[in-house]
Amino acid sequence: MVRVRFAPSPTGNLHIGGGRTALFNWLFSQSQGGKFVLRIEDTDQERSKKEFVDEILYSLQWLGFNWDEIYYQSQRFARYREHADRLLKSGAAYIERSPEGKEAVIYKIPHKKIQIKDLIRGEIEFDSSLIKDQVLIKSDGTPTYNFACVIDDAEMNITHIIRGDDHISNTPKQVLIYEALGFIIPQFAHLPLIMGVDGGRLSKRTGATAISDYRKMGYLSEALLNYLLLLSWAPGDNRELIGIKEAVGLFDIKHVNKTAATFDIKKLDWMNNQYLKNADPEKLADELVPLLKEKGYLGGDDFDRGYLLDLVRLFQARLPRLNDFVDWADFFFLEDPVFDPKAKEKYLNQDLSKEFSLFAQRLQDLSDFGVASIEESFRGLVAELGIETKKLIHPVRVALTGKTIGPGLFEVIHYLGKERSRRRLLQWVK
RNA sequence: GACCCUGUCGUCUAGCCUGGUCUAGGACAAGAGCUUUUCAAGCUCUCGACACGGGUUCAAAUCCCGUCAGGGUCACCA
Repeated sequence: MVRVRFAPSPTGNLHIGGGRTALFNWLFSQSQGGKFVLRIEDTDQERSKKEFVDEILYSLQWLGFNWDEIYYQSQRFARYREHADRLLKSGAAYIERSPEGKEAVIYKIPHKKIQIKDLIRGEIEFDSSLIKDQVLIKSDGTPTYNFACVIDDAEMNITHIIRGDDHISNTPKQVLIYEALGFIIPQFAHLPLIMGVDGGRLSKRTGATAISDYRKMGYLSEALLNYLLLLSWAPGDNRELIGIKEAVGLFDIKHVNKTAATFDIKKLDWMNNQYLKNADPEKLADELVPLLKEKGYLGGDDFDRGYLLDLVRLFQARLPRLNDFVDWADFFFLEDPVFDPKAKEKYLNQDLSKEFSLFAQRLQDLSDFGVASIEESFRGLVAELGIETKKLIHPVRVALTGKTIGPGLFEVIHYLGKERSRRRLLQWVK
């Protein structure tokens, strides 16, 4: 039975790299019919915070990863101590006293060649004579990472350790500890790192790093997952849009790339739009409601959900991020549109009293306020006035929405309604 | 510095294992155009890469060696 684990340290939010590691662990476990174990590595009691644990669990769930088991290292200190004592007894480890009289347990590194078989990178060889003795139990009684990690992976029967590249050099130290403790050594697979646009590690300086930041910006979890999936893995047939369920069937850890990948938000934006286009408006509306309430665009719970759904349908295909809806569609919620200064200057800096009042009158006279009849009356008007369609269409759009961009004008008018459309037009009539 | 990992368009990648079908394919971005009521989408086209050097071979992006470059690790952090 395949058992993998994702082992975040709650000293910060779940970041992009962690999300990707979780993704590959989860994918592997699902594709193998195995178990996905979550282990919170909270041995550093100074830096570990409950709020980060909550944030990590929430982000993991948002991404859709359900764990089969969860453990906290802070609850297992006694286990680490027991194994340290075993090592002390066998002579594999020794005690070191600090000047203050505190005791730490140190592992004596035996000198030898260590070979590890990495599922992604193949054989890697290390010379342990280059590694200095390792602290197992710190003088405050807590275990070090390399020690707790080995004991947990062994006791939790982890069969495959899938983690970031940055752990390659920890691997020989851990292998030695496995051997000293008489544990079975699991399989290793080291994933390439995700880099920022500057070539270095993904950092806050080069963009958002937390999974939750992307959620808050309006990225769909499906899109983020798909994007992360394609960072260092490809199905091989040039397809890019791959849902997580399909990925489970296609995934093969041996086909994961070895090269570090740069996180490119432009492609993420494109992918997000692809998912947004095909997303269920009901689902999008659910996510939008809190944002619209926060902005004051939606009052209580008595808003017209059907109307909101119509607006979502109007915008979803043209949004890079879901949250853009709040700004792009603001004119449907505000008393008066917020005018883009440039748009106003370009299209409304002229006297359109005649055209606007005539159009307002036509709208007034419409008994059927459907999109088609609105368009018909508009086109009839410009024909009679003998002007180009676009000469009037742009000013009208700016007058109604405050913007030069947006959905088709006749749909905008339809959903704005007769009264609001007329009022906004008439404001420009002298 | 030592050790380890990696090197295909600006970016993500296919191809590499099992040399020839690769004058290197796709996607994002960029540029041009079509459509048109703007934006987005869609469609068409353009730009653009095998890090370098040597070797093996009839033949190398693919195998070998070296160089260079980038990254990672060297904590009583994880």
